[in-house]
Amino acid sequence: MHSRYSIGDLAKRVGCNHETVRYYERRGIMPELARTAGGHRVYENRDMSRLSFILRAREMGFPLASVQELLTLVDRGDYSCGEAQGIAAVHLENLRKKLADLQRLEETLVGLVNICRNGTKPDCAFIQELFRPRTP
Amino acid sequence: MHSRYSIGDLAKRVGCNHETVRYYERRGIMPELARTAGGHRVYENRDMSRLSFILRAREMGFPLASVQELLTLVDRGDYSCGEAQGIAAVHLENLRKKLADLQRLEETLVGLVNICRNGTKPDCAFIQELFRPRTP
DNA sequence: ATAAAACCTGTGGCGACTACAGGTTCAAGG
DNA sequence: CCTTGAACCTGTAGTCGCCACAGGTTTTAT
Repeated sequence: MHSRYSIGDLAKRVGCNHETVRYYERRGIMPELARTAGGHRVYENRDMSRLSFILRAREMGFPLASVQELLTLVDRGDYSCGEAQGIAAVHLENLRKKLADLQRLEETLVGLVNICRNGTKPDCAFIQELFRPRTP
Repeated sequence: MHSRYSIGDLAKRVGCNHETVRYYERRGIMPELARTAGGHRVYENRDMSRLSFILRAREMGFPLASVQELLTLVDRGDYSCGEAQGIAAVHLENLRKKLADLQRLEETLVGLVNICRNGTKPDCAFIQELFRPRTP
């Protein structure tokens, strides 16, 4: 069974840019691996799994630092659900904060834009609002 | 009435970092202005207004490029509500997209974390899930 | 054997700042 | 008037997660 890929093949298979793979290697999240005589990277199935994992975690919004933590658990082999869930819990909390921020922002913005519906008058009330000193 | 501030005073009054003010100047969003004989920046009230405007628009989540557009309208003097609202509408739409993305993400993540509640077993189902190939 | 595709390294860019380093100027107190 | 120390100046590099070159080498297919 074949399991040796060039960086281009790997990237195509998992659906990411090959520069991204190199970036992950520089960041130490993908391993430095075997090379051909000429210096080309040679990937195997386990590398593809790892890359998939990273990309999927990224899709979930985990920052690379957290992905790295998760992979450290995996690499260690012996971890508990609790450890992984702890990392996820932190991320979830941040996510919810961001979500709440955006929701408040959306409301505020809608309010601001609705101040002036008549689309012709100069000296727009919305602009005026932005000029009002902020209350910190 | 006095209206001449050093960059430090200005920053303190509007509540931002003085490096931020310099950054806005480099970006061309704050004007290059009068200097003392020794080269120190001298700000006036109108500069403070402008800076306030920028910061408030940033709080609303407008990217600097949009803030710049808004200020161009203001500088032009003669603009309609519609123009300003157009810029805001684009921003609002982006905001809502981001919001929807985050909401979907949150749901997915909650689902993923809840796969394994028992916090002790190794080979966490959540981790396993992340290893599953993504469906693009 | 040659040509083209894919690879290599290194660097710079994005957005919106922040944080130095190393030097100059200003303001207040004596 | 002089000194001290705070505040200012410029320029550069770092953050995050990539992407996009440039200029050179290796692999692959014909």
